[in-house]
Amino acid sequence: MELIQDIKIAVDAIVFGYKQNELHVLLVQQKYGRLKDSWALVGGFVKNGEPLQDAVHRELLEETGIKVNYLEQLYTFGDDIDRDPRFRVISVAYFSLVNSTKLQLVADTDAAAAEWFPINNVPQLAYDHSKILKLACERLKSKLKYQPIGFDLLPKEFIFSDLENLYCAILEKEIDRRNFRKKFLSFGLLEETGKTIAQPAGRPARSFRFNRQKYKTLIKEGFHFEI
Amino acid sequence: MELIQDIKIAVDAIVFGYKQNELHVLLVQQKYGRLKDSWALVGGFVKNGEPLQDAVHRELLEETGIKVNYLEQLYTFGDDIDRDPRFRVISVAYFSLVNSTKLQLVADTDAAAAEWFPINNVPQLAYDHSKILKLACERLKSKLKYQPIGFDLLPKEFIFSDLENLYCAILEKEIDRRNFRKKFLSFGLLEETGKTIAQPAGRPARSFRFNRQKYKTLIKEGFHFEI
DNA sequence: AATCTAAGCGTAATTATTACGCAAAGTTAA
DNA sequence: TTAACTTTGCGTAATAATTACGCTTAGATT
Repeated sequence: MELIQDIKIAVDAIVFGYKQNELHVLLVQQKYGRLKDSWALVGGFVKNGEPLQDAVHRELLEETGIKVNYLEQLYTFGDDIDRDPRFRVISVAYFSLVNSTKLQLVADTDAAAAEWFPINNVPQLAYDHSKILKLACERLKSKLKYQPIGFDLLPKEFIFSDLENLYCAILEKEIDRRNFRKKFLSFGLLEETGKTIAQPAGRPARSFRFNRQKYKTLIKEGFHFEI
Repeated sequence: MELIQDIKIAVDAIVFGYKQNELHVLLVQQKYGRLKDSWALVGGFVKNGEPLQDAVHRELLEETGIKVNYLEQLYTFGDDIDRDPRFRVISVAYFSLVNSTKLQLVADTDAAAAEWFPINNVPQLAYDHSKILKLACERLKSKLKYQPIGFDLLPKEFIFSDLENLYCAILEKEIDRRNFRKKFLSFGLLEETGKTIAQPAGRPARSFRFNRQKYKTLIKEGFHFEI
């Protein structure tokens, strides 16, 4: 290398949650800097001896106080030299899912105020975060079809109509209730809790649990989840 | 950030080719440094004002002289702090496909000697490059099923038995020749060149071209490729 | 001319998906 | 108390997709 490399490396997290029958994304409001008050993804610089994943978990904890169910690397944004107006920053974006009914957001921390936004009503975002969010939405949509990640957005015990609504909301299409149920049950990955949940109207619904252990076993045997 | 960030950023490229009915990967032999003589993926440090993609293309050109048909980001390796014995390096790995019958490797350059290795006969690799290669193989295998990327490994004009062998080799399973042909033709993405290719034995085979333009059009109409 | 080999086409059997009718189990209103 | 209403839960027929595999064709070889 002729010149000393002068590139900073950061991580950003797209956190998806599901409440009120809608997909939500977690954003934080910038408190300092040139982009003060504007909303952005959770994120920050990586420390010298810190693995990337640890950096994401640390930022999530510091800025929002949450622990995610599911975390995977999404994409590394490093082609646009000027994505950060201060200096060159390459960002490794992560994609995560939480059961938003369970968690409590921290009211207010040093760096930021965190808030859930319905995915169809997101404010303008700082940096290139809109682009990152868009990619994350596409990934969620395609991944939901071939991996059982929907459960990471729901409570441990759930009813079929909630699972179905989640799939409808994210895939943005109508699903036949009866075929959906039949297909899911045919995998043998759901177990009844024995409990029923009273509905506002109509027959009470049985609640189910996702058997993650069984899923892992099936995977080893060559099973392929596909909805 | 309390301390000045001191992390270097590099790119690595996994280059796949297909010859002698086998999947191959392109490797370079280290000429200097502690890992002299050992084989590694093509790669190097990113320059200050250089987009990541440009860095990959530059390294490929410098170290091997090739131009790839297909390039996409694979994964960013930054959890293992000591993956490079010298200092902390985060590597953004790219995944690429070339038609290896077309290209000429540069005989020898300043930095390295490049060579094709059959995927089932790869030498020990430097750094964590075996891990990277493994991930790339998995990605290739899954991607081949739902995107028409096999054509990037073949000459522009090809015959069905070559396409079929490529799928068999990468997916590591037997495919019924007749059903494979039927399915592919049903997409309407292949056009006959009008030429036939004499075989060592048996009936001569018709050659085909992949209609990339048509594929793009179909995609916009919601078409989903799946083999 | 008979034999061999791989390409190319077709068809039946099986499996998966989709559409949708209807009973069951509750609540609410008359 | 019962009729009306709503959503869950199960089943079945129609349609579509996949798989298995036989047979003809077009060349080279013996």
